[in-house]
Amino acid sequence: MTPLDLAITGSDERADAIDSAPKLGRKRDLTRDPEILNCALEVLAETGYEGMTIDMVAARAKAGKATIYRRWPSKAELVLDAVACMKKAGTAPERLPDTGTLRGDLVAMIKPHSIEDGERKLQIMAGLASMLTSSPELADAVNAAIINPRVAVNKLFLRRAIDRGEISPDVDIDTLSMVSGSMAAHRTLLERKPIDRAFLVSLIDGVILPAVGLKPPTKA
Amino acid sequence: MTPLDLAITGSDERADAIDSAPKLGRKRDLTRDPEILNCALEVLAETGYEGMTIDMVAARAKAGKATIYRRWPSKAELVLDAVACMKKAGTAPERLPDTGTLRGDLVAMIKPHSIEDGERKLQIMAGLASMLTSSPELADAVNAAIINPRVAVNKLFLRRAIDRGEISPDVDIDTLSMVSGSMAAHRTLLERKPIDRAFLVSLIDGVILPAVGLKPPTKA
DNA sequence: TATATACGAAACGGAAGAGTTCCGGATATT
DNA sequence: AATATCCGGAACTCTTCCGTTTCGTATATA
Repeated sequence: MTPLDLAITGSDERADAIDSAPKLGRKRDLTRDPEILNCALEVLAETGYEGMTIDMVAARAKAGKATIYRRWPSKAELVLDAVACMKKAGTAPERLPDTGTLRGDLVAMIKPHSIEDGERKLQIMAGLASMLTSSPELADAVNAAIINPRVAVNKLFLRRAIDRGEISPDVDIDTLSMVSGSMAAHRTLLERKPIDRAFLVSLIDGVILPAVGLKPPTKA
Repeated sequence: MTPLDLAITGSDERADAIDSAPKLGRKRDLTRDPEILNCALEVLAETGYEGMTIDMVAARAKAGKATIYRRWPSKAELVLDAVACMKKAGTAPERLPDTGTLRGDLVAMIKPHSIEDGERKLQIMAGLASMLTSSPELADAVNAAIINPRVAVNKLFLRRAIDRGEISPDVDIDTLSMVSGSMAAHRTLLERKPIDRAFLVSLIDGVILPAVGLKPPTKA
């Protein structure tokens, strides 16, 4: 039984009692919450869950350890909240391309910012990997924040390509939409090679497009 | 600087001095080495690198902690040796199928033993994931013992298919040969779903074969 | 102004684990 | 027989880290 298992039973409630009398005294600086969570994600990406210490997070956020424990009851919940909050932060700001072709859409997703953000998330995933088996809650949070958004984009592109008649409706959308994410994870975590444009294009032209029966644009 | 970084400098030398006078006294029981290493792999798969303790390994192997430290100078080297020895143990016993068709070869690789063994190795990989970034030696060992053998098999099947004219020589062998392994890792570590026959067949018929321009055998 | 809470910083207590040492006993050489 | 190394087991030291508490200070209400 991992500490995470115990910690997550309280669903959405925060550490302190909200409904009691929170009238007197200095008010909690709510702007520190996202700062602390972001520092937690940084440390997580650099050292992994086990290597991460609350002192590291506090030092990076220039916060006292007591400030952190006043807001999250344990390291496990801090990490879970940090991962969960990644989701909200990442959903809004990107409008998806709609170029009229599947390849156009896929290639248009290759942006420096997108790559950078993706590698960061993969590092976080690696740091949490050993916990995922024993903590389904954390695994679900990782899925919701990191995996599903990417898969959903690919799935949308494939569905649109079917709708416009560009590809056959028989293609295995569910499997194909996970190819690029899986291969990117493999490349970062095991091969330790960068996710550069050439790699992503070779995925598109060497796997995805051939698999749906499209020719890459003039091989030679 | 992780403990692993320091530990691996001595290349192949074992802990004790071999060239001094190892004449007198009771001889070391060399048959315990593989037993201990195998227990280390089991604990590793169950708890991950950080969660694994030398006492767990010793208890499972019914060995004293001193016996382990007499043979490996640190936890880090024990784990590295355990992963490295997986390679030798796994290479010999499988003769590869040669059915005459790419799909035949790929499907023939789906055997209960192979699946079971694969999931065990994926669990070990998950337990080591957070270390791979900071320890290239360990990452290389994981690649040599777990990843490369599988990739090599797929690459061989694809090359044979090209040689017999079954598929075009233009297909991206290097990328395609890593698809199944990456997707299996993703499925085990993140989706936490079993690697069953249906999943592997959907990989073959939904991704690999279409990507090389072959039709799966009668969709409906 | 008096009170109560938040803040950063640092000290503290307790638990867990890496690595060492010692024990009684077994097995080898000389 | 004497010596030296192995064995499993357990006690031991030392470090690290979680989580708590304390302290001086800042900021809120009454």
